[in-house]
Amino acid sequence: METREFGDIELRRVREHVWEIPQEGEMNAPARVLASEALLDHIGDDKTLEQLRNATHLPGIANHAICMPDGHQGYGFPVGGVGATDTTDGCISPGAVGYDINCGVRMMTTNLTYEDLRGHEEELVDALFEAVPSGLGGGGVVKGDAETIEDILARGMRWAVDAGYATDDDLAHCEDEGFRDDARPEFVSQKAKDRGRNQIGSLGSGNHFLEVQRVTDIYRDDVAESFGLEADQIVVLIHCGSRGLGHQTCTDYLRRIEKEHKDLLDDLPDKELAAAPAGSELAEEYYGAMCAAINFAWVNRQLIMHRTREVFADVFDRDWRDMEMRLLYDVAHNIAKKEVHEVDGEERELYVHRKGATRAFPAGRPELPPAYADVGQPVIIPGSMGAGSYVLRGGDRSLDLTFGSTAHGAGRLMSRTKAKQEYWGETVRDELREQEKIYVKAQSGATVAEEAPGVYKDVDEVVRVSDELGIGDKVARTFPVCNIKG
DNA sequence: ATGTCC
Repeated sequence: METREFGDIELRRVREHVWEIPQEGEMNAPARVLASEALLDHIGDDKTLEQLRNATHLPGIANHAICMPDGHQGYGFPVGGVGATDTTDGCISPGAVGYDINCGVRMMTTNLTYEDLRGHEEELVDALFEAVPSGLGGGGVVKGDAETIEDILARGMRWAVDAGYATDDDLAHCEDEGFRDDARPEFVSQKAKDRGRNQIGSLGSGNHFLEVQRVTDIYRDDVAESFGLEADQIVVLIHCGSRGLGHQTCTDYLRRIEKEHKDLLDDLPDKELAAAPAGSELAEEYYGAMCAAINFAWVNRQLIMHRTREVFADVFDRDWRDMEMRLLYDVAHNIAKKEVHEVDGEERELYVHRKGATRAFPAGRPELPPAYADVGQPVIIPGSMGAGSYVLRGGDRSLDLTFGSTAHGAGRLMSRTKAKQEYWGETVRDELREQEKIYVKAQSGATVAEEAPGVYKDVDEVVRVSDELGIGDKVARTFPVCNIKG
């Protein structure tokens, strides 16, 4: 049997791109890593595998704890991790959702071509930077009073439709239709709401960005046609999350777990993996609060998309509807959701934790909107600002292998600290413009250095593994044109 | 990721 050693962890090769940490000791399940040999070299460098093994200690974990091809070390649970736990005798773990609840990405298509845009790059990047609030701290597209924030938390994108920021068509092209009915705003703290109020419609910082891109490659013609994608087309990618509101919500519940469920916490190998027992009051309250934060993040991305439509209308002097600026899909990267999956031949309801992982349901799952019911859902995988991104569709093997999930990005290669030693923001920006015709505008040069293309793994390799495993199939590739960030 | 410390 082929094996690879990483410290005290031995990975056994199951088949191409599938590696297993066998169940032993206090583990409640085996763990699996989905990666090529090349990607394993990166994964082995940090605490990713230790955190993945720790995740198998969660009560009620089904099948395996799974690490996606882009996985890397996170808080308690790997970024790129999927863990499904029983909703009756299992648990729910804020650490396995992540601090940035419903960090996610959406793609908007247009009928513009790269030719239409050439010569307008500078004007467009400046106008987008001006119109879309970004960076750390407050300032959003709308200023929310106490009532508004409650409404957004309870109703998600339905609020945005009523307020004139979204169309019914936008709703129909969003995971969960942009709305979690299980949201319970009363379980989101006042402090979290106060932080969120000034950030409704704001990009934030770090790896969050808005990017205008052009489609460069089509891999599956029929699926691309269903998605409305073609070569040379201009599309817009928006990547952001729930800002201070989600972060505060995660913090609040981690603290409460320490106080109210110390016994379960003491049984886990890492305090950061904190979980509340299924059925407990705290599990119900966290789930309700997390769903509310999820709704907030969807509104956040919707308002940024609304502003983007206005900017395009201004720059190209055309109505955004004439430019057919339609939401392709909005996918969540950091969530837990009650879903029914087959485990050992039995249908069970599970909390599927996807932390830095994307839902990738194939054709036929009842959750899919009518537009994608026969083709599988769009999966959007952003690469770095110098590499571009991919559109995939949920693969037929995803339900068997990953509870219907795939990767969410390229995955970092080095820390932010190391990145700032290696790169200088202005140099990165100038080189991208001169060598690649990519126009970058950011609040902070440090952020550009931290997000330099060289700090990311090869997104092509991540997507190749997803495609070859059959969990997410390649549909199209894009390349950056304009990028704004915090 | 994040008013990068209550």
